[in-house]
Amino acid sequence: MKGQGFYSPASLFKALGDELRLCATLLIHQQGELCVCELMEAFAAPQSKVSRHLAALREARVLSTERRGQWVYYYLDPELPEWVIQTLEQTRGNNPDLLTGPLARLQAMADRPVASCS
Amino acid sequence: MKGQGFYSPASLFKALGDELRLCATLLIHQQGELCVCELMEAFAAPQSKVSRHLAALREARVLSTERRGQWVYYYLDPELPEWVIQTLEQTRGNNPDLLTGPLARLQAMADRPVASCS
DNA sequence: ACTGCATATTCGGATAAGCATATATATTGG
DNA sequence: CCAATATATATGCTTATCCGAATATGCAGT
Repeated sequence: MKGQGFYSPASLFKALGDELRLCATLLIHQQGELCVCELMEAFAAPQSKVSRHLAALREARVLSTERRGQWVYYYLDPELPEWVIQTLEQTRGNNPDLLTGPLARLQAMADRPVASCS
Repeated sequence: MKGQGFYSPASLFKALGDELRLCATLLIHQQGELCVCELMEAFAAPQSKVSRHLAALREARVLSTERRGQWVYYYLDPELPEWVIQTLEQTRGNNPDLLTGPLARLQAMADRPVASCS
């Protein structure tokens, strides 16, 4: 449908122009990678909502996915331009409150999928 | 109506998530200030379209305005957080092509209003 | 068959464009 | 100075398109 998916700065900002999408991106960047069920928990949001917003971020080439076992992990697209990553880091650094709630819920989550050993 | 007008990062990104709004913001930042008719020329866009997008940027507290004589000048909101300005500068620095067309049309504009009041 | 995730559908609300009009200021003629 | 007009910008209205939420369903991996 929309299959163009090229990196225009405006479309990148548009993809980040939603609180759930922005915070999910920041949290994923901070954590390295997260699967959908972890993000559901972190944002206390229903699965379809999380999944749809993640799909939008993947369409915008902000995130990539990788399936491992029964989980699909989301992480920053490795092709993401450096200036975008710096923008994300500045956004997070200057708005630490954005992640406090989600991070707390994520860490309080029981039965987190395997990725975090030790 | 929408009168909240608070600086949430997501709403800032949303305001910049449109090519005309983003480029107008970058051009205004580069030039210091511009009036609506200069932006119409730079972006080859009808007046009502430009005016509405500028209103959206003002609502999002990205821009401020000042009327001087018959012209209304738009410039970056002085309260804009520093990290947002840095983001704008990185965006412009890493995407110089965004402004080449608009800048050329702006400079080719005849009868540009004089920015000096007095 | 069950779990984790994606997506189709429906629908209501937001957003955008275009046109016409309203408002504010400047200018010109009487 | 006042009226008439022109210029610069804002805004109401209509219509079209997009977007988000919710629910339900499909599908891959175990």
